[in-house]
Amino acid sequence: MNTSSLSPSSYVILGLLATCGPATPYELKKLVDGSVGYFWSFPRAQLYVEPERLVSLGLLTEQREEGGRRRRVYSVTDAGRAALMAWLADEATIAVELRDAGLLKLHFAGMMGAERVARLARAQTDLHRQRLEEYERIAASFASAGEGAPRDLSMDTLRMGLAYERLSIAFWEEEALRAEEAGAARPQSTTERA
Amino acid sequence: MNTSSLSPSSYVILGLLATCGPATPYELKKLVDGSVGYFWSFPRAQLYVEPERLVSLGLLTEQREEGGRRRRVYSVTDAGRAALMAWLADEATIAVELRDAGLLKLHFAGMMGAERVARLARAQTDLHRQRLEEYERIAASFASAGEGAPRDLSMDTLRMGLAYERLSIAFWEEEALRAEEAGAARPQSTTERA
DNA sequence: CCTATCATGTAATCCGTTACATGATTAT
DNA sequence: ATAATCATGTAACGGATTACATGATAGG
Repeated sequence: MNTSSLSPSSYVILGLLATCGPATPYELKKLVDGSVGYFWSFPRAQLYVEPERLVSLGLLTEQREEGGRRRRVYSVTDAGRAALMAWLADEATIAVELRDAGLLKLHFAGMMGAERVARLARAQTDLHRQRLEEYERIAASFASAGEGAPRDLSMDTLRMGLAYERLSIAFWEEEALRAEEAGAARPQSTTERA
Repeated sequence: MNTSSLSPSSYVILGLLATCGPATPYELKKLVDGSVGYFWSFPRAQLYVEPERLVSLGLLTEQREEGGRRRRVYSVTDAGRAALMAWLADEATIAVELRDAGLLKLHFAGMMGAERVARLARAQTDLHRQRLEEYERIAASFASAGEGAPRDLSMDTLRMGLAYERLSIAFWEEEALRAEEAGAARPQSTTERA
């Protein structure tokens, strides 16, 4: 069983099916959007293609409805559950990178005028504020929901999400300030270091 | 000019060539490793393939050395510089996601025993501690280096990196604690919710 | 009944990665 | 010379994204 070919997205599917029971791609999409989607999203099409692969690996089974829409319903097999558990149990270091295009722009932003940098920083601040609000809304809805499973860890990941967004807001706000200062001190031309 | 086909990695190449002058793929690799690589890495092969595409788009020019190794030296064209500036100036919201496989595991870790969760958390803590040390080393070397360009923003991105690693360490440490508590309170079997 | 929307799939493409393979310098 | 390492490329593959295209159901 070639389990080395499984990507994190594969495990999202395996995990959701294992915890929430059999589902169609469409239902999976709704599950993703309501949980992991906020920090591990992927396009809808993947939810139609990827399960096929998992079936061919023996990790899922596919059943088609008889009537009407004849849609595919996927369930995890024992092998699938095993693969999921193996992945979960494997604490080998996983490279994490702050892969943020905004930071990347900032890195090269020295080529631009300070005013531009400030704008970028403000836009990023807004973005993270929005995101924070979303997370807070979800957190609120979590608080009211009852506990499921042994210990519900989705609140934990959300806590990290909240903390990260707050950090980002603080960072970009300071960045905007710095840029404005720099701009005021030396109102540079638009072609500096062109 | 189809600039919509440029990925962030393309802009890394454009940006480095624009700020550091003409370079070969190998030199680019060293530049990446010494700067953006710490938060936007990609494999070496990309540095041989991607520039070709950028040449075909008219954003770079390629010159081959005459003697010996005949290696390719790339330089940005005016069009390339323009594309870079356009990207930098475009503050359209850029989706950022905390795409961290460790968090993903944590999200589904409820299926495992608390002991396993604690292990995961400890492994992640170590990982981020290492990362933090690296960043601190780089920061130290930055402090001694002289200022370049109008305002050197690479220190700014590094500040965010440092803050993010510290946050991650704090998060995973707490997570380890919680898991240990849960484990002590209810030393669960290995097959809970199997 | 017909239309809007909900739902479902497929095909083509592309970027990034891994693996393979070789050429040039340097040092001993 | 020759080994070791530095440097340079290419080919194949695969997951992810976009774009395309159609089927079913509910509501007016």
